[in-house]
Amino acid sequence: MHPVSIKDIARAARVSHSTVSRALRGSPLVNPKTAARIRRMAKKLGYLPSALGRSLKTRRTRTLGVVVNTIADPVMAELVAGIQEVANRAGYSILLAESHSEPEREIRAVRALLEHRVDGLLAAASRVGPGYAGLLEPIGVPIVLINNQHPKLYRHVVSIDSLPGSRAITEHLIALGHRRIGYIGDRFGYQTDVERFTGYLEALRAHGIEARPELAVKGDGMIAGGVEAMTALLELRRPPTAVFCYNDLTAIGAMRAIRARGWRVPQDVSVAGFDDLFISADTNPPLTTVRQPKMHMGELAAEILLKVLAGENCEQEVRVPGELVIRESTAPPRAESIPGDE
Amino acid sequence: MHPVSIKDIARAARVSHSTVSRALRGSPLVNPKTAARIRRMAKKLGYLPSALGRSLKTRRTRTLGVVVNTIADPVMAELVAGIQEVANRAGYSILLAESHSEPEREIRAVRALLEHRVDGLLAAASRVGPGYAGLLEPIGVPIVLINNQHPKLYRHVVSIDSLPGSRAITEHLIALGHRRIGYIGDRFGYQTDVERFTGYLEALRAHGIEARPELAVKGDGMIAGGVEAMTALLELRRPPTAVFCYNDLTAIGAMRAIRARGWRVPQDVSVAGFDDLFISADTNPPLTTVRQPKMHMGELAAEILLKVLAGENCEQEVRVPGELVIRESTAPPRAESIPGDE
DNA sequence: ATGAAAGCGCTAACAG
DNA sequence: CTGTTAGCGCTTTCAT
Repeated sequence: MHPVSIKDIARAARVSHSTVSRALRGSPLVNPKTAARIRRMAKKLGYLPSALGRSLKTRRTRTLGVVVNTIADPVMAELVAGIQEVANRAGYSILLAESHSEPEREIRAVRALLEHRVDGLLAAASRVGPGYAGLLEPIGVPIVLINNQHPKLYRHVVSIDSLPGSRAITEHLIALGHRRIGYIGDRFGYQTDVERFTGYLEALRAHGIEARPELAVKGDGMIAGGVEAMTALLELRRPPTAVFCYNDLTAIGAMRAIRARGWRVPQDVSVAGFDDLFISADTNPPLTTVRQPKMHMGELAAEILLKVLAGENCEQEVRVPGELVIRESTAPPRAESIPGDE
Repeated sequence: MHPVSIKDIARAARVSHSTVSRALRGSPLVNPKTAARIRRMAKKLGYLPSALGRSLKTRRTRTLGVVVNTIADPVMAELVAGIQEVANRAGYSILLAESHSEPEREIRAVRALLEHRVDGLLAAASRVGPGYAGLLEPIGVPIVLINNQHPKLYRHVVSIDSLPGSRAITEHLIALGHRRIGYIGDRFGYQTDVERFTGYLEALRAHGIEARPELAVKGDGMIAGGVEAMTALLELRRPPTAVFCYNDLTAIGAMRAIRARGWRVPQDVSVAGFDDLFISADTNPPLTTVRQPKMHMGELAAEILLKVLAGENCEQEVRVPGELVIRESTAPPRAESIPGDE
């Protein structure tokens, strides 16, 4: 009932287990005929090498740990798809863990991954910051962060350069004639949120528009949070004529809230997002957003990690650009909403 | 530079490594004072137990293998989120593998998981069918399948009961007055596709509507395939006035194709899907579909697997019901398109 | 309450 | 070309 080991094969093939080990790994040191016999025996017995035994000896598991917020977030899913792609090609398997945006759960997850002796770690949208150091140091496991909160603390980081995109999309709203522009952020204080908010502020300032604190509210990066935050904005005495949202999910929630109020997008309120999900061209209306090359970023991060594992020196920090995608959720404000700025 | 082991702790605490092992696992056999000293030492040295060493001895890795088509598919992502949830609570980690709908890639993936000696396997939308048996038998690893192609071949299966939902949604279209109803399936021959097509056919027959072969075409379960298949349907001399799609992604593609042709949904063509993605209420127009409780199915499957691992006997086959969700992508056909049936 | 020793499956150094 | 031996980190039996 136990899986067959090289010893079982050795017994059946009447050789020593080291010969079996050599034969199965294609060592030239073993007689072709015995090697063939051993391989035949292995197949017949349904042998599958144990990664445990091997890893214990070689001190490498050919396993990568991946920590995401939640895999149900389509951004994370695409990131992971990219990671899988390059990891698999290189013969690595993926241990997946979720943090649910809770630092202490993230630490637990990382601890579990380290106990499994992953060769390296990828962490997306991590909130742990310096907390990793103490864990990772003693084991010496390399980590590549994706869109991390504390890019400066780690050697290898892949992140979207949110600033230009956020500025561009806010300027797009300004160019359409909007002056009361809201921002719906994320309540977890991710680096990406900070950057996007900064881009928004910079664009306003560059065009001499005063940033009104009451127009900057927080969601949770998901649809529900977008609904909630937008609902609050709509209850303002003078709601914004346009909102830029931390991400597309938030924007989708915002559009729901606007419709629930009986208003239309973009006629009554323009909505812009960030990410460009696989679905963002098919929302109602199609969403103006900034494209983040999610799958590519996953691939990039995995490639960097593999290089580090191979002992190569490599890029310390890669920033990928976003791309403004203008669709139909943004339009000029209604005439009557333009004049009054107070 | 190597991670610290119980031997290192033993040396530092001046006891034997077996005492360390006992102390760290909370054995009552060890003097409380030494135990405390050992634990202090372990923490100070940054000790993290090696799952490799432990698993080699205990023959359990506390690891579950999960095989999905692709994690970028939102249905799979939700399934995995559900699996993670219950697996984590029970102290299990997840090894994730993708098959990309290629049986031989799926086999490779499963082999890798087995080499890592996962305690159990979950496979969603598998195309391998009997192929697993030969691999799994010798190792004796239990497997729970989700929406599998060959439910009869395996002991533990969780699947959506597509038949009633498909019949109901087709009847909904018929009740609206449609007679020329198309079906856009999936080209991989999944069990779910077969069932949904069957439900469609049954509903037609129950209402005395002839099933026209030219109205049943195949996509690929993704948006691109839906676009392609719908485009073909629209080029028919007499296109369908409604289509039922294998899944929501396909339906979204179909709606794109219809709009690209300059037609409107649902006025010119009604579109129905299956799954109810997190996004399906926000498409343009909101999609009529059958809700599949994806996260719940993942949880269910993981719970069954854990029970099997605990040696409990349990459900052999769980079918969960879908739920018809009527939104705005379906409406009566235009008057002029009703009369002629040929 | 503690230590010594064996063994899980594998690789590799060493000896023939 | 092949076998013997040791050891990776851990748990566990058996002595003490």
